[in-house]
Amino acid sequence: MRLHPDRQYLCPNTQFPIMSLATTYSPTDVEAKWYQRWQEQGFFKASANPKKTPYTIVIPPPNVTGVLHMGHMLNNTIQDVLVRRARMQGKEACWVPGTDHASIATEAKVVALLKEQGINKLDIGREKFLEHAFEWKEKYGGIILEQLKQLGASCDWDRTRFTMEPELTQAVLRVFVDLYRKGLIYRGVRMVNWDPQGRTAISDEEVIAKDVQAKMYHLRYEVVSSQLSVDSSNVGPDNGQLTTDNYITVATSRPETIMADVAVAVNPNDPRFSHLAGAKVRIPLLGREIPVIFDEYVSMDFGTGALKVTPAHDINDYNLGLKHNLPVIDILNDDGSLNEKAVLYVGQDRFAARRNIVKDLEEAGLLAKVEEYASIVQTSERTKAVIEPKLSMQWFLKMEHMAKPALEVVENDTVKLHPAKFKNTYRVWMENVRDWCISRQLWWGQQIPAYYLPDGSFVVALTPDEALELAREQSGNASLQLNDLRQDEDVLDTWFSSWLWPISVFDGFKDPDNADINYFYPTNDLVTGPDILFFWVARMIMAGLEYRKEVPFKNVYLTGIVRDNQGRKMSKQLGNSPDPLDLIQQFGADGVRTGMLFSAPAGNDLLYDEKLVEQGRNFCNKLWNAFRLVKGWQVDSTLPFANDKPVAWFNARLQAAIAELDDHFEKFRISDALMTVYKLVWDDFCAQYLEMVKPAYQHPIDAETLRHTTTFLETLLKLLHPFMPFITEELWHALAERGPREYVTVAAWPKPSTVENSEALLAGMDKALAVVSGIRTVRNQKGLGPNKPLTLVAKTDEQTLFTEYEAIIRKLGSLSELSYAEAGPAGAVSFVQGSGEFFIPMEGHIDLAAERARVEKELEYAQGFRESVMKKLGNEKFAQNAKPEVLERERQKLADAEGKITALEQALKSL
RNA sequence: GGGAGAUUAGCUCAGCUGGUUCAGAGCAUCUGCCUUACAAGCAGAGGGUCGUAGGUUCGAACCCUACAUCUCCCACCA
Repeated sequence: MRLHPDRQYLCPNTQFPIMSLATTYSPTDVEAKWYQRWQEQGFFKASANPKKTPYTIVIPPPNVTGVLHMGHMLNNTIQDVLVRRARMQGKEACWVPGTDHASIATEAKVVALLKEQGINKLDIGREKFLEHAFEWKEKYGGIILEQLKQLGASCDWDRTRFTMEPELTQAVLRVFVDLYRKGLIYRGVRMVNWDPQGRTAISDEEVIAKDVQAKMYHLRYEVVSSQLSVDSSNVGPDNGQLTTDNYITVATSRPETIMADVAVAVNPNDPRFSHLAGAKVRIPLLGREIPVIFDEYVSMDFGTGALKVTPAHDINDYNLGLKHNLPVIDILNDDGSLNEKAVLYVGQDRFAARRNIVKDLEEAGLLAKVEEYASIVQTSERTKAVIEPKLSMQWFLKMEHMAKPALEVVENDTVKLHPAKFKNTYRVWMENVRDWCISRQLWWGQQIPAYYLPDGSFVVALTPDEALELAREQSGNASLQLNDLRQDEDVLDTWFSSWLWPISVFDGFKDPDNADINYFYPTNDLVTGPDILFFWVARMIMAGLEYRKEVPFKNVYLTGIVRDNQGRKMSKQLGNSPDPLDLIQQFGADGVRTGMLFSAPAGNDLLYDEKLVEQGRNFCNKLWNAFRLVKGWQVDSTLPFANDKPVAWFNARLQAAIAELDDHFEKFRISDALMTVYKLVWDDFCAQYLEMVKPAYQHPIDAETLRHTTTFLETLLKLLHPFMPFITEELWHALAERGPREYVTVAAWPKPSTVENSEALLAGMDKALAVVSGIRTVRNQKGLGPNKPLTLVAKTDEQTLFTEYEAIIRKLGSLSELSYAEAGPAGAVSFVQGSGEFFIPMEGHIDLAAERARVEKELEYAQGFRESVMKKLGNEKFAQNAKPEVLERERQKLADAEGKITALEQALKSL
């Protein structure tokens, strides 16, 4: 802060005690204090209250592994703004917090931690591993929620849930059993996405395609037998090389999989290969013989036209294999290394094997060519490992049945997406969704409630006892014991628990008719990122419709990604992500919250810049100083009410702004809502209103003005509260005349009231302020100080109007005199506002030529403007086609322009 | 490869049904200022061929057509 050396910043005068407050707002103590009190008061607690309208948000449960990052800051600030406003609107506002067990992410973390201690997951076994995992969760799992409190998040902490707690696990199991019995869950061998690092299957949605520069290897397979002998006349000259020396060349990007080859496929219409009917070829290096098959699936114009068929390691090859009844040879272990079936390179990792086989092929002369080739690889969203298509036994949920209604409710706006453009994305996904692979070969998660009988068949049941009963029934063997049953080793996908979140947090599965679920469900708004639109949002809609026959929420607000100011994603590697807690420390939670919201339209990425939170902090400071001013005023109750006009005007502005604010909220334009209050506070209240009513230094104010001003400030605090809860609560109480008062946290949200003559007031003040602005411009141009008393002579046909605002113009313009005249005095600088002309006598020394040039320029512009309007009005077709009100407006514009031109011409004459 | 969206001031974005305040806001920039609430501030100013080229219309940032560029989503050609 820059301080003036001669100025007293702390005023010892006890007559104005508040002035001893620092000129800047200091958030740290204030925030801790109020958060604690809010909790003591139980403001965030919500319960089914039939007298109130419920308003519910369930938090997107952060991973237990997570620590607060900028994305959470944005996301949770928005939720808190919505919840706090709803609470003030008198709704029963319920924000349910919690965490997600994040199956694969957490397991990976715990595995890594154990590894550091020299412990292998497989050595200690499932039970012991889970002990470690829970220990870890107890230690770190709650950190992120504690951090949210510092942001001011007004969650009902008593309702904190965890997706893997016993109750929620029960919900998951119930749903699994139910869907299984409905025939929607099935078990089967399918080609799935296998993550060799996590050693588990993952769903299609957890796979990320990455562009890579890959290589295409052309391998030579020796033709060992053919019904037709190789006849060179059958082979075109160009294509000769494909089978030269009795070889067929096959293109592949994965040479290490040749040991799993079961055929080479060519297109039956391809003349280059027609002689190979019934032929066999030898796998390079390995020497195993495989047939040549013909299928139109093979493109003649891609690669060499010949395709190696490897059913175990490629979905297309798998389908081809099914069609041609080919065997499946899986040469990969779960961790991506080669197994004995590969015969060669056994034990090597797939990528090492690739390097080695390429070398060996080359040495053997079986590598015809290597091409650079732009391709994509599928990677695991969580571990980043390259995915292997793998044939394995997994559990699946049929999606078609659920996708249909879930699409419909978004199409017909029962669930509204904000911004609406995501509707398209959503539709495409819903129309193309495939069955959901829900089993994971992990331990951290809900174990699948399927129990295998000794004969290999299985039953699905909520509890082991129930399973035993079913098993006895199913097998007809009444002597079966629990020991004879073996529960499925796999756990369920994390999202198989999160999709139940809006229901399960209210115990809607355990007790589907309980008071909470009936009251709080469906929830109102969901705030989350578009990256989990399918993972989570779509599936919650499905679960909601399936289990409550009702959508889980009415609005989905999709935030953007927080990036750095160069547009890069924030990441640990780049080190471009600020620590949110440091930011809160430095700028205050309110400053950070508003900073985040300043630039965050729904669905757009937010380019984070520290300038934003600085702006937020500065806004807090502005508000703080407005408070200091008002609080410092002394009242003289003998003084008459001197500010009728400013009070009436600001009230009109305020009511208009409240209506505008509500409109922005309706449309989920949160940053626009913030900007509306920001400008209302900074521009209208501080820059204009307070300057109008502010008494001269150490002069008292009249009681009426103070009363109105205090009320205004209180209303502003209410409007600001959802955005900046801490400072508003602090000032709200500091503003209280005597004793404790109710909290602004639970104050009633202002309703816009209609103000009589509102439009006239607003328009009149605009004109007055334009004149003030004109005066200040002259001051600036002429290098006059802001307080040097000036004289203003006004020549206007709206004298009555200006008389009403005269006191304001005098005060804000620092005028010693304001008079009206028919003509301007000589030796004055003038400016034109509307059709009025305003003169400021300059005591002689003004530059006439410069003045003349300035006015002439303005005149020229006005004349040009008049020309264009006249031209438009003179156009017959315009006159015929334009709507009457448009015509009327054009005429008005013309009249205004003419008034201005006259005024300017007068001004020129008087110079 | 398929689809969706975007392109407006230095930056981030508004701009509804073509005509009001149609070219706006915040930030940044420039100039002046210690003026007794606030220099984390005050006052004022400058800044844009609305991606390009055509078209429709009396009239286009807005509608149509091409092109360019960017972003996102989806995708089983080895």
